[in-house]
Amino acid sequence: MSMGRRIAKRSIVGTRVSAPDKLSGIFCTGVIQAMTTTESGPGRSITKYSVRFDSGSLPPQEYFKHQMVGPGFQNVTEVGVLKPGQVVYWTHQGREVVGTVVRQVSADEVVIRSHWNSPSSHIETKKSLEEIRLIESRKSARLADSDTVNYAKLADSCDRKRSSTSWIDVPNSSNRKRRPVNDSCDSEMETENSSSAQVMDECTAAMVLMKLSGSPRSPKFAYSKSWTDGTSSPSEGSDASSWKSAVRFNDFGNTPTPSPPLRTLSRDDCIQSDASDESEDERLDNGIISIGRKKRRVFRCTWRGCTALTPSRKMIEKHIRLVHLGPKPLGAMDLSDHEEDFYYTEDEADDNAAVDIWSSSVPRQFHSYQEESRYLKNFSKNFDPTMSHSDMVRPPHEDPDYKSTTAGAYFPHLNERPSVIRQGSGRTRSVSWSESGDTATMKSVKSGRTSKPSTRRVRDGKKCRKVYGLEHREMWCTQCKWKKACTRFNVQNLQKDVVTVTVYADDALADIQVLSA
DNA sequence: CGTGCCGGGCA
DNA sequence: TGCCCGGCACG
Ligand SMILES: [Zn+2]
Repeated sequence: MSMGRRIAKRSIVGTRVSAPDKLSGIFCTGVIQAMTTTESGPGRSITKYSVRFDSGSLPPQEYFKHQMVGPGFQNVTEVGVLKPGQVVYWTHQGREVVGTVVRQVSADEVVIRSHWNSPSSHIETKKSLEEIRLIESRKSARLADSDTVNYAKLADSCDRKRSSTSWIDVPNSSNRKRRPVNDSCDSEMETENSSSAQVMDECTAAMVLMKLSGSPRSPKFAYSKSWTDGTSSPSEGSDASSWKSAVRFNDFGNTPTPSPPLRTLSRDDCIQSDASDESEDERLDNGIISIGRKKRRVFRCTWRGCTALTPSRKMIEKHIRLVHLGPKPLGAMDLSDHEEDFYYTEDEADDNAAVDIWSSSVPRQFHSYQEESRYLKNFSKNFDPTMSHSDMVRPPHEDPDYKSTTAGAYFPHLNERPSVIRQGSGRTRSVSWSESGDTATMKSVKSGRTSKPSTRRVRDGKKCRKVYGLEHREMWCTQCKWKKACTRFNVQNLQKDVVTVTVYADDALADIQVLSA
C-alpha cells in the first residue's frame, strides 16, 4: 500500500515475453531467465533465450528471439498466426481486456471471445492482430486490477539476477518498446500482478483444451453481427458478490459505445416497471445477450465524465451507487436518499444510435480541474477559484505526494487516501472525483460496416497533467512530474478513492474558505 | 499535435 | 533513489 511502484531499469533478462508452447503452438507468457549465445560460424553467433513460463506446468524452454513475442522481440502481427484458444489482450475503453482466440479469419484478423471476468460471457468480436497483445501490459495490469494476489507466483517470477552473458543485446528493430512492457518483478506486493496469475491459468487451460479436443468452440454464445466491428464490451451488471468485484465490474461495463448488453427489448419497450428491469438484470448477469434492432431505453450516467450507459434503471442505479456514490450505510439499505436519481438520465435509442445519443448529451460537466475551477469561480465569487472543492479533494490521493508540495494546505487530513467519504444529506450537493468511466475511448475499428462514421468520444483517461494542467505542475503526482506512470489517477485509485465532498452547503463554505492558495 | 509514460541518464 | 527528459505510441 505504501506505494513504490518501481520503475526498474532492466536488462533483457527478466523481460516478459510470450512464447509458443511447442506442442500446442499457443503462446504462453513467461519471463526470460537467461540467454546463451553460441558461435555459429566466423564472427557469427546465435542467441537463445530461456523462457520460464508463468505457468508452472510448463518447463522452461529455449527460443530464438524471432520466436517470441514481447518488447524487443516480435509483435503479434509479425507472428501472424494465433491458434484457437490463445489467450490475448487488447485495449477496450482504455482498459485491458482478456480474451481467447476463437479462430483466425484472415492473415491479420482473428475472432476473439472476451472473458471479461465471467467465463460465461461470450462476446465475440473480430480484431485485427495489430490490436492484440499476447502479454498483459503492465500498465493494464494495474488498470484492470483484480484483487487476488498470487504471492507464490510473484515470488517465483521475481528473481532475474542471473545473466549468463554480459552483452546486452538490444533486441530487434521495429518493435516499439512501449507496448507490452511488463515487469515481472513488480514485486510490490499488493494487487499488482494478480491478473497474470489468473491469466496463467487461462493459458494452460486453453492449451489443455486444445490438446484434448481440438477446437475450443463454444456453441452457446450469442454471436452478434452488430458487434463484429470491433467494439466489444463487457456484459454489465454484476451481482456483487463482493464489493470489489462489483465496482470493478461495473466500471468495466461503462461504455459509451453501444454497450453489449444490448438485447432485444421485446417487452421492455413498452413496459418500464422495475419488474422488467429485474429480469433484465438477471439475464445480463448470466451473460446471455442477444442483440436486436429495436428501440430501447437506455440509462446514462451523468456523473462527471462518466460514460456509463446501461439498459436498465436498476443497473444504472447500481452503477452510480457502486462506482460513484459509495455504499450506503447498511441501515438505510432500501429506503434511502435515492441520491442516484440525480445522476442519470433516461433515453431511448435504437442499437446503433446508442453512441450518438451518448455523445450528444455528455452531461455539462467538468472535464478538468481547471474547467471546474473556472466554473466555480463564476458560480460564486466568494470562492477562491483554486480552492474549489475539486482542488481540495482530488489531490490527496496517492501517498506522500503532498508533503513537500507548496500546496501544503490541501486538506492534509485527507492525505491518507480517503476511501469513501459519505456525508449526510441536508441541502448539500455532492461532488466526487471518481474518474471511473471516463477513460472511455472508443475506436471504430476498421471493418466498420455497422459502426457509424462519426462518433465523438470522451477524451481518454485524464491524468494529473491533463487534470491540473501544465500551469499547476506542482499539483501533479510525482510520477507524473517525472513523466512516469501516474499513480494518482489509476483505476485502482479511481475506483477505491471515490471522494465525496460537500460543497455549496452554507456550512461548507466556511471550511473551504479557510484554505487559500 | 497533446498525452501518457518507458527507458535512459545523471546526480 | 530522486529527478529530468528524449522519444514514441496513441488517440
Ligand atoms: Zn499523476
